Amino acid sequence: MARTKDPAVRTLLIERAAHMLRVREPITLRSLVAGTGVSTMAVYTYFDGMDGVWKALRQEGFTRLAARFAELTTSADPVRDLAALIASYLANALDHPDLYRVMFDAAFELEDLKAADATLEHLVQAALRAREAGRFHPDVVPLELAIQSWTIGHGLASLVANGPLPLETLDHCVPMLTALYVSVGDEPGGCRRSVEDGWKQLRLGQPGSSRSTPSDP
Amino acid sequence: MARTKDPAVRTLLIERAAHMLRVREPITLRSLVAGTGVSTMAVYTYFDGMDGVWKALRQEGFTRLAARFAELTTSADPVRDLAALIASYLANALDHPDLYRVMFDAAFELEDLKAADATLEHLVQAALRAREAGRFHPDVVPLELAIQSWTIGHGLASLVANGPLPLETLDHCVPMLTALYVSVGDEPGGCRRSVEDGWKQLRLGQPGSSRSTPSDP
DNA sequence: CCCGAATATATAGCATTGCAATGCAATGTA
DNA sequence: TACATTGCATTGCAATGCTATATATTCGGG
Repeated sequence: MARTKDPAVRTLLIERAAHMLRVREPITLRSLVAGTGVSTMAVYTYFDGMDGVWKALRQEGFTRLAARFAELTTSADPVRDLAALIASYLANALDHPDLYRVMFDAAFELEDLKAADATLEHLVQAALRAREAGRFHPDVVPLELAIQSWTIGHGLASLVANGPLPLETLDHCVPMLTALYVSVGDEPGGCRRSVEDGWKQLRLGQPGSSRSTPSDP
Repeated sequence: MARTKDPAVRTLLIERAAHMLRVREPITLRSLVAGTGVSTMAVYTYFDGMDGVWKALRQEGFTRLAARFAELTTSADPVRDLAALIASYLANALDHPDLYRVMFDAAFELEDLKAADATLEHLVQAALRAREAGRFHPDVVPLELAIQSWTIGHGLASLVANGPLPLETLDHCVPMLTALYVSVGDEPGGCRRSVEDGWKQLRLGQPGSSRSTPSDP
């Protein structure tokens, strides 16, 4: 028995914030709502303050990453798929470096943990398939291998996207992943081919879907 | 022919800022100088604004890391030393998580690049010694191996110190480094022993030297 | 059909932030 | 000793995030 919130306002503001992040405009309470017609109070109704906006932006970042993962097709070569996932991870981070920074530069809360777990799950499943395909030792723990793959991807993404290392450093991904997967049982020659094959999925420069989810209303 | 700057003021402010970072007090222009007797203008004379304070804090972070590296003794086992360097890197990041975040959450400038290169050089030298000791293939590029080691260390540090992964994840460092060094020629059994040996250098909980350098006056 | 309550929204204002401007004080040099 | 140069304290300003209050709007029940 009252006025209802318009979800379009929320998505509008998130998309605008993501855009401002992309063009490197400072995101302030007033600059965010400027031109949208909505008042500053909308930020409090829909996000409970600017902190909520940043939290929503973090979610948006994980959402876009998930969308990128979803575009990948699983092949008969699970090691290739694993490398392709990391390649996608890096491509996403480098296409949206500012958004990537927002995703990791604040203390993780429960909501972010869930989002991170969801993306990690993709890696876990790929590792599991690789183990069941006989590429890895039977006693390999998929979660551990997923975490290690993530560590390599995130380390590279962080040092290249907003850090000191140049773009070419990304190529180090191939030998590192190969070394990792060989160490858990994969045959060196075939592993190298698989990783290089998956690495070809690295496609920079396509911003990716700009869609945002209303999510937690 | 004028009044001279007192370097003690600069050091005092940096140490105070590092302390506030440590106890998680918000660092503002006024809160930084509060209680020190100096006025807000001192921040402009010594740091040219708050941005300069953050830049100095980043330098302080690299300085402390360098101090930690300097405490390490090089042994007859260069692979062990390499692992020990990464262990020190992680210990430093986890003992000063907020400072570590400051070091990497801003766009790198030339000054930071130099500091980062200086710490990377430690890894390069260790990799070089390992190659010359015959542990790695003769055509291994020390810089590349150093970068890859750094990537693993930074990835873990970032995901554990201010990220979603729990502290136990640090143990993944041993298999990852072992896999990396085996992939460039080291013998698996001995490599594992060397890495585990160097990993024992991981000593968390000791804040490390609180000294700060006047540095670039 | 309409009225009331609940909720969104608009406006104004507040404390705090980083920073610039100005005037004063201190100090090294001639 | 006189002066020029620089550090330093004070004041003030624009911008920030947020809150308080008043207004407008919409949904539910009679």
